[in-house]
Amino acid sequence: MGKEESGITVSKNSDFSEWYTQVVLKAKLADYAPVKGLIVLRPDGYSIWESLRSTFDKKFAKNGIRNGFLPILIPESLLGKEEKHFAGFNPEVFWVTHSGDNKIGEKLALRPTSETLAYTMYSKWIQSWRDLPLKMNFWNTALRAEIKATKPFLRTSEFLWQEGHTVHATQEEAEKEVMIILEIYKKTVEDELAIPIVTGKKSEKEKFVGAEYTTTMESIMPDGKALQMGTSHFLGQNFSKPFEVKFADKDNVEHFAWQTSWGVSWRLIGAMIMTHGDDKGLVLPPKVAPMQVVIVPIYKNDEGKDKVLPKVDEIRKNLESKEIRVHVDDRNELSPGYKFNDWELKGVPLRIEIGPKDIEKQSMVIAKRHNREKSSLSFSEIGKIGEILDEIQVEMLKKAKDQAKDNTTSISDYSEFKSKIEDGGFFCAPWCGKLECEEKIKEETGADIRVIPFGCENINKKCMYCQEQSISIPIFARGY
RNA sequence: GGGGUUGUAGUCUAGCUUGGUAUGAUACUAGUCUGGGGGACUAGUGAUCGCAGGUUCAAAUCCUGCCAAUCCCA
Repeated sequence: MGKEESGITVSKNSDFSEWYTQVVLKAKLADYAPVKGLIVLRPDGYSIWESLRSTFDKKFAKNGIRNGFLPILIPESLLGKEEKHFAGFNPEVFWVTHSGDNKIGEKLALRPTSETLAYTMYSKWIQSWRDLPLKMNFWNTALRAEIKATKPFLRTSEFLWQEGHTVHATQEEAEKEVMIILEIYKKTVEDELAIPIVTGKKSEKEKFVGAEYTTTMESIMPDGKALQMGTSHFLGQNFSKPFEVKFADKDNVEHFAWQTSWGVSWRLIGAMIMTHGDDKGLVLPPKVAPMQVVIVPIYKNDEGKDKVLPKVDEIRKNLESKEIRVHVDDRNELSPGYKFNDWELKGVPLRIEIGPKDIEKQSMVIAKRHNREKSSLSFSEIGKIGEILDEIQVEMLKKAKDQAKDNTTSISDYSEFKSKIEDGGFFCAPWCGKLECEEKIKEETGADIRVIPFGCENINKKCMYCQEQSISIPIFARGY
């Protein structure tokens, strides 16, 4: 493959969509499966997911949440038990109707989400207030048929995610749980993926079907479109009633329980690619990078090789002893220049170059991926590599925050909004709270209410659309 | 939901109008020289042309259906 084909051939600025697809495929994160809308994760892509998973698991565990496993098939009668919920999902449900050539009695759904199944089980497990709270999480996949637009990680018919389902004795406790989870989400996404997010509530129109309300975290992507990064729902008693999730309280009176559900998916990986990548390819935040440091040894002949390799090996061992994920690219058949480009395409945060000149000077060249700066570091300063990785992580978040800020505008004039939305971005605009205005705005501009940020409720201004008194200042944007 | 475009070795691509089993590059394999930003030379390997039918003596090419990718509008 020549330079033209092996690298990214379009710029992020001029053809974002094509750029994104090329990064996913060429950085070998994922590839298309033979069925429409399905992708296969390759080791580098899956490794990022594993890293997120392990971070979330630790935080969930600290909050008293334990993992379980749910099967993938849900009988139609169960899925349909909560009507609104069912109506919301039905169009995109895959149904299993046969075993071999035989038609099976009751259609089985490939889970679009597991509320109905989980709560059927919960109703068996919960009898007393002593069984509460019940807090479980499930790492699995969900299936929702995507007929038209599909995009790796962002819109696929099957996606990896976690779904958490908790049950509480009181409304207050359940609502508190919703917020605890949202905070865990926010912190993890900002700390690990270096993506800034806005948290708040969804509008009635955009909330999870079956929920009392939905809290969400949203991010703005470099192309100006919003991406929903995760949601945490307060379900009230909407499911506990049809599924009879009941408990006897201390006074021996039976109550319906209060519930929450929440999830993040591999969309987060898509968001990371879009937020940080550049024209050279992927840029990985050090915390989730499968490989944090790559060492490229440089030598001309066996004599040089004998000088360079022992030092490279020493550096590698030193870094490994500090739990830094390091790889030595000792492929003999490739030139250093090729390797530089190759690792940049794959987004490795830090590259170390060590050649004969470096051995003489007792130093090495280090190249940071996120800003493509090169500098030299003496061998004796090897201990600084860990700090440098931490700095990179911080700088990446800062840059993304600046970008998000630049893309966020306060606005109150509708005609101005209509013209500005064409270029994308987050727009904070007063809204009266009526569905009608929300729908008109969507119809006329393609933008919807992504999130009503916390702290933006009860603000007395004039609705951008109808001029009546506003009840909040939501963020409007076109979304993925 | 409506409309358009595309599909030929791992990758990109010529050939398609006017039917005769396929062009080139790159990658890959072996070797020699190389090596600090996508290296050179030599010799090789690799495609029944997305899939299934149809027309024809003959289909990558014409026709029909399907599958997949992608873009635009709602």
